[in-house]
Amino acid sequence: MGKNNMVKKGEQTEEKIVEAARAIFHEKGFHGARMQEIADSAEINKGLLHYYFKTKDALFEKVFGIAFHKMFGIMANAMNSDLPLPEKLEKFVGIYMDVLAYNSFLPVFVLSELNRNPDKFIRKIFSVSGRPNMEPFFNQVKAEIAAGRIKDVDPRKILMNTMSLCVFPYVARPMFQAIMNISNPEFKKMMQNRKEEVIELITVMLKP
Amino acid sequence: MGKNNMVKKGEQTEEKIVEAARAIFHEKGFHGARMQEIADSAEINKGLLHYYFKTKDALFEKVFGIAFHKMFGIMANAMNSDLPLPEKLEKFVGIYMDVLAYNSFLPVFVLSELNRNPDKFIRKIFSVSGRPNMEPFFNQVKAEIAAGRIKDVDPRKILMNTMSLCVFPYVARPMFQAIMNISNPEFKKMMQNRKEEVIELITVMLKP
DNA sequence: GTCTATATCATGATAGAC
DNA sequence: GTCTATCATGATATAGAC
Repeated sequence: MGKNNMVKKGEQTEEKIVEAARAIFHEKGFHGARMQEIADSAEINKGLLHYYFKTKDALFEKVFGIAFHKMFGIMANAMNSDLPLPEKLEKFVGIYMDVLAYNSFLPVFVLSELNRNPDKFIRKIFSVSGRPNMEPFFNQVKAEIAAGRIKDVDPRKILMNTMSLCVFPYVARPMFQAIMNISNPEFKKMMQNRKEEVIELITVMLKP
Repeated sequence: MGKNNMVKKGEQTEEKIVEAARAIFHEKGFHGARMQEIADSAEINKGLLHYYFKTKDALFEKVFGIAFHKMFGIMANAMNSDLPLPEKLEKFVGIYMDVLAYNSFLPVFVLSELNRNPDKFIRKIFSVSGRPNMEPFFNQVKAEIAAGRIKDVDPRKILMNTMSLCVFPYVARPMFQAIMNISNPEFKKMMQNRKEEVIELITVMLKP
């Protein structure tokens, strides 16, 4: 009980730290984030913060790992199912748009950190268990093309276009809102219908 | 001549500084960049660097201003011409893809810094002279819709989709290369044909 | 304009009491 | 586990000689 309480307290504290760190790293990136700010936001002091995570790097790794999994675990999940192609793409777009709706900062964070250190990322993506393996998807597309059911398009470009249409509006959100004078609620409304619109676009793109 | 030489030397030095700063800020962002590194890269010392740009912020503003102009001046340029809609979109995509090909880091830089400080950006975009005004374009689209020449699509979404397809592959370049195992030359080759592919996609999207 | 040396300050990290 | 106090470093910025 004494021990149990302590463990529980410790877990709670660690959760608070990770959540505070997530928010701040996502918003400001690795170099922009301050350990002091994370400690304040988690309502503890720097000493304790370093007790849980010895270095800023360690804490960052924790946060980035979670974000990485959110971004690529999903992809693997949708892509490695054995749904027929149209349903698979629909599922992919659906899950992605849902995650993005609740994690606005996620893509900018992952993509800019990834840009800051591409080599590390490549190592990571090849070591992680849930690595998105695109071959099954690519083969499926080729089979559909061979059967004449879709247009002859490079499968890599299908993935590229689909992701662009899903993710970019979030990456460039402040830009779009500024140049087109869109309020926050209005933006959210635009994104609600987007799921269907993207699927329709992809469908048109693949029509033979 | 003494004076002329000095002025010229000064200009050369400033150019070297700005170019070095551009490369480093683009790659590492504001907080990731170090004044020491910029000085080294420009082959001068920190003292002289601060002689030309009193603060890191001032230097950053210079660099960001140029990037901003590259990214949005173009947009304004293409959008405020009085070409008919299909040609206008073609021009827009064409110019954009060319700029991106030679400025790979540009969009991640602008977008992530913009995300770091959206308010400042909004102020900037409303004050800068070359501000991209989208109204003429939007009106043009509405006219085309009214005339039944294109499908009834929200003009803001046309812009959003077009930009997504152009810019996102560069923003997510390391990701795409990693998950699809694409080499640098291969990526560049993929991007070469992309201009036409994007235009075709937009065309299909607008077909009544 | 250019350099060296230095001031100043903020930040990540540690030590040690409770 | 949690806190306070402190260290050590590294980064921006300035002063002043040439």
